[in-house]
Order: sequence, then structure tokens, then C-alpha cells
Amino acid sequence: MLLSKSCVYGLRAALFLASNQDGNYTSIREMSDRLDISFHFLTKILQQLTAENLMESYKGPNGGVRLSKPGDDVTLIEIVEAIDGPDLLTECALGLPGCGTAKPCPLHDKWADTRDGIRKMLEGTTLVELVKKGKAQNLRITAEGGFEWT
Amino acid sequence: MLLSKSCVYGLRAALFLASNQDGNYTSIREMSDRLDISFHFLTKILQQLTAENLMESYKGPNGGVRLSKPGDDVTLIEIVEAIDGPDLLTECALGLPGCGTAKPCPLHDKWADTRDGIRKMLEGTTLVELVKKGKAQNLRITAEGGFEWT
DNA sequence: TTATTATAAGACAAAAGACTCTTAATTGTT
DNA sequence: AACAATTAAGAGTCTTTTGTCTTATAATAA
Repeated sequence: MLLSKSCVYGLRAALFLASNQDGNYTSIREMSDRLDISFHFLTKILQQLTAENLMESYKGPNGGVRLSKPGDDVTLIEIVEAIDGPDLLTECALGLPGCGTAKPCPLHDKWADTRDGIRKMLEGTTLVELVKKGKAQNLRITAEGGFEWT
Repeated sequence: MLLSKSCVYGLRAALFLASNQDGNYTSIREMSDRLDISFHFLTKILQQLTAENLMESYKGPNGGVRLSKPGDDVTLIEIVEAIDGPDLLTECALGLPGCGTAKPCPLHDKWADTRDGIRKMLEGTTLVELVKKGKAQNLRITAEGGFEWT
């Protein structure tokens, strides 16, 4: 897997929140039900995103989580790096520490280009952009049916 | 990590073999020493590559492993898919089964392009190409010194 | 045939990732 | 004040990956 499972779940949850942007908090229970992700596991992932200030949480009745900025200001790279770590797209393909232009491995140049391609795509894609596309074309963000765009 | 550790070790071992192409077998012990990879772990990885017919092995004195075809006919994608699985570069970014042009997720189009970029790079790069570059510019394929191109 | 040099294969252990459960802490409602 | 709803936090489990160790099996050479 290129992205960890936590990261994939985080992306799906972020899309869910971006589709519901009325300023209210969405309960993790509802998200876990609709997205078919284990409640406790999703909670941990959202705690990570909250710790990175990508989301805000609120306890008690009517509590939950929400994006801490508008969904069209959130790009996928922010979610991915918050969960899989900021080094995911800077690491050497041969696993050599300190591999870079100064001290490269034979694959460095090509790999750096490839990584940049991934990064550019993630940097250039916002949550709202995907939500709009998903709504317009009625695309899924869960394996089976349970989810409908609102 | 985008590529598993096994995969990274497999790539380094394949480069090592491609740099030594005299038709002889190279013992795994020598490779593990020079590349600074655990002998037993490297053995397992090479067994996978042998099972996929990318390498040939020979037991007994003067035994070892060698590439089963010339190193300029071996592209990186062959090593990566043999170890990390043929689906690594076809999987959905949101983890949805069956995601494809027929039943896409909102990220499918962009992700497919990104994945293809990785694939094209791996398909378009041969072992010998990297070996030549490594020799010409004296680039490393291990973390610290122990390795010299022959 | 025996000793030596190798890979093959499988059991085992440790670490990391994925997931579950329980108990706090916080907030709103009655 | 008591209760219910909800996230926070941490311990604990299961699985996969990573890594080690031991025992077979094959080949060569003497």
C-alpha cells in the first residue's frame, strides 16, 4: 500500500466533513457509521488530525469534529503528511539516509521527479474540489452503498 | 514508506548483481556483507525474486544467485511488483475495492495519473542504466562506505 | 564417501501497524 | 445536581512486516 490505512481513512473522513460544511460539529459515531470505519480507530485518526490543527473537536452533546478551515483551503497533502508523516514524500527509494542532490543514489533524480509528481497532485487537490465532483457525478467514498452525499 | 523495506533491499541487491554481470553466481553472504543487509532476511527476499524467475540460484560451493536475464532487460517495475505485489500501483487512493473508470471514487482520475507516473518511471528504468550512472558518478547504494562498484 | 560450501525452508521473535475496549474528562439537558 | 452524549487517552489484542535462528537439501571437491 502506498498510503497507510490510517491515511486512507483520514482522507475519507476529511471528505465527509468537507461535504457537510455548515459550521456544526459532526459526531465521530455518525462518521464511523456512514463511512463504515471502526469508531475507536477513526477516533484516533481524527485525534491526530486535531493535534495537527487540521480539525477542531468539541466534547459533549452535539459535539464532534469539524474542519478548522474551509474545505477549499484544505489540500490532500495536509491530511497525508499529518498522518503518514512529513517525510513520506522526501524519502530515498533505496532507503539511504541523507540521499539528496548533494549525495544522491543512482535512482535519486528519477525518484525525486516521481515523488514530486505525487506531491504536486496532493498539493493541487482540495477537499471541496473532490466533494463537488463526487456530488455532481454521484461517486462513492465507501466500499458499499451506505453513504450518500448530502 | 512508499516502498516496503523488502522491496528497497531487493532493488539494492538487484543493482549489485547487475554491476557484476560475468555470468557467475554471487553468494548471498557476500551481498549481505557488502550491502549491509541481514543475511537471512536478504535470502528470503532473493528467494521471492527467484520464485518469480527474475533470478536464478545455485547451491553448493561457488553457488549463489544471478540475474536470469541481462541487467539492461530488467526494469525496476519487475522487482517492485515481484516483492510488493502486482496491485501496488493499481490500488485506489481511498481504498475502495473495484475503483476504476467504470466505478470511480472522486480522486480516481488524478490518482490514476499519479500512479501511472510512478509506473512509467519504474518501467522505463533498467538496472544497467542505474549501474552505469552509479559507476560514472561514483554514487552509493549503501548507507555508509562499505560498498564500491567493481 | 566424507567434508565443505552454499541456498531452501520453516520456526521463531521483535516491532510496527491496525484495530478493540475500558475508563476518564467535558459539555449540554433535565 | 444528576444524567446523557460525546471526545480523550491509554491499555490491550491481533496481524503483518521485519528480522533471527536452526535444520534440511544440494553441489563440489578431495
